[in-house]
Amino acid sequence: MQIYKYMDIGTAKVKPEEMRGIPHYLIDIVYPDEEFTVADFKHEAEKYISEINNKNKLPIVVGGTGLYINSLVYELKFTKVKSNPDLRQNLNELAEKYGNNYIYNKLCKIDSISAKRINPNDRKRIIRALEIYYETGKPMSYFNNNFRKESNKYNLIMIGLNTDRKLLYSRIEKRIDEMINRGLIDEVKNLLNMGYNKNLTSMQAIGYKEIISYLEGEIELSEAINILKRNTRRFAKRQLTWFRRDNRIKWIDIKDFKDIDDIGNYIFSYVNKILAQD
RNA sequence: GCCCAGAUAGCUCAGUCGGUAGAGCAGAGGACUGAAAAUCCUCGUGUCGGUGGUUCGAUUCCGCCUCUGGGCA
Repeated sequence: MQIYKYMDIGTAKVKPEEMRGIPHYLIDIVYPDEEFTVADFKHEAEKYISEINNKNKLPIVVGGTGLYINSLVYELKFTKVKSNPDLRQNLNELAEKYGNNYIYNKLCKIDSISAKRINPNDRKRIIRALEIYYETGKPMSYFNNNFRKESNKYNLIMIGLNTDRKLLYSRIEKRIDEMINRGLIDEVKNLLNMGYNKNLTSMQAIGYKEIISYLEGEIELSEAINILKRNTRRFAKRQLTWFRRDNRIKWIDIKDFKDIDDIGNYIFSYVNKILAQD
């Protein structure tokens, strides 16, 4: 979500003074109504990684979006099939009218392997699988069977930050309170005034959709903040689901460190130790 | 001080004509192939406030006690 311009507070975007002179990439690269997908991310990120490597510098990939990180660290080769908004809308309308099962049955007929994998209620994934079939004439399962294979393209050092649930959740709540204090509501108002509507992918981000509900009078501010905190807690839990299964990750507990610099120093020495071994 | 109504899952509450109980929310776990901060799946044992009585058996009926609302003094 930090790829989007104008969305600073709600995405906890790194501030220029926090960058400390280190070049950051893929921040503020698109407007909130532009499409940007995981395939774009993979392409851009790999481009910058090799540029940085060529300068003999160490690239650091930072973030918590499971699919996006995995697009770099697993053999995730995307098809050439881009999103087709008209087709998606059609299928959405069919599902709305006749139920998810209607489009799920279509998928069963043309691609039983993918249908087995996808839950009949997971409309987005059903639609994507159908999209690939309609655009290529081949079922989704024909492409990329081996997406769980760990990539050997890079020499990776993977580090995960976590702590016990209670502390994690209290920090999440503090983070949200700070966003509100820093002016999240005005940031959302400005985006709406600029014409970015609530249906955009960017406006569905945590922190934006909840404040929009408040601004549209659907809920009280205190309720919006509670829902925003809850959604952030749930997101953090989902991030753990993504990364817990990757045994390449070295986990550290933030409780064991004084502050962010302490963590940075630890990671720096850890990386150096591994590089020295190689 | 007296009267009434409550006390059941972390929260809000339902229920058991006496056979140890279930919803919503919160929470936990999982999935993820170009929307991913999106989307989807699974998961409910708790001294039924305490204590005595009646009973084969009490969270349920009765007595007393404690606490919380509301009313009357």
